[in-house]
Amino acid sequence: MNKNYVIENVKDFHLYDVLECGQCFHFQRTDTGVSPGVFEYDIVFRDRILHIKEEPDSDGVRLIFENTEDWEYQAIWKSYFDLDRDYSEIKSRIIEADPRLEEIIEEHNGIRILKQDFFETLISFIISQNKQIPQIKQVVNNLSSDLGTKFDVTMINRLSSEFDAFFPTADQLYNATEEEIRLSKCGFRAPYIKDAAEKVYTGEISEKELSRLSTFDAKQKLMTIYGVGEKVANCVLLFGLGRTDTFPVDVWMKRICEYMYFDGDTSKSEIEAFAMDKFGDVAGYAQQYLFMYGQKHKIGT
DNA sequence: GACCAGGGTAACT
DNA sequence: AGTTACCATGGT
Repeated sequence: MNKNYVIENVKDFHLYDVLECGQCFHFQRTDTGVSPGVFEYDIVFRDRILHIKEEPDSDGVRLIFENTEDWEYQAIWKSYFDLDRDYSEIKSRIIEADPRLEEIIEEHNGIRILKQDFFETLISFIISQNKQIPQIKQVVNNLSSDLGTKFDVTMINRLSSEFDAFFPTADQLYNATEEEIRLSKCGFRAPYIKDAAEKVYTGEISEKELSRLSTFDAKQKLMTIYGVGEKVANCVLLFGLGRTDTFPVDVWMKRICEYMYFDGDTSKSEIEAFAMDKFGDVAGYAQQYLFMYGQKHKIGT
């Protein structure tokens, strides 16, 4: 018990960048912020809660996976945090495509594209439409607390009363009424959530089948869900299925790409096609560095 | 109150 | 094929 799994001198990794860049929503920061370079988070993934701590190290950061056995890190968290991938190579390829990205990457050089749970990613990004990140987190928490399986709250640092449950399974969401779903304050997205839960519950949409399809075909399949369009499908492909040859274009990406690459108003589809051609299979990574940069500096607002 | 938010749909040209 | 009103909800 209380065995920690520790990795020293991790490069190209910063918990703040990884978690606060708008790719995932079911976590809470628990450190006080008073110790320089120290960050702590509780993260909920499938049926597990991870307490993770980051400290400065001599060359990179030290990651402490609290109460985690070796097998659990190897089987679960290594792929979740994309820790097997060489991000220095990814960064080089992005900078090769556009040297101006070097400074942008440097501002949030600890970003990792997480490999999240497929169903949670699908529902979370359906919720994300026309909402700000703090509100998305709120609705995800509400949905979990109302309809998901509760976890033992003595296991966590209880900062928020809503942070007390795993994300609902497709089964749990399918068996909920629209009124129960609306309690989460998801608003007009409730029928979208119902349709997504039904299609996953019945197997009409399955992670296994999507994994076999090309990125283009998988996107078309995802868009058969009521309430899933280009942007949400791209986010599910990128953050839930590991397809890095995608370039989700939201209002922020539209603004920053118009600022960097176009003269005036440009459609999202044109921006997406341009970026796919420019960045290829590292487009998803490039998108995330650009997104965080655009938000931080409020480009185009 | 008007306007906007990690958009999508339906109903228009 | 390309626009536009509307969709709940919360924040500025």
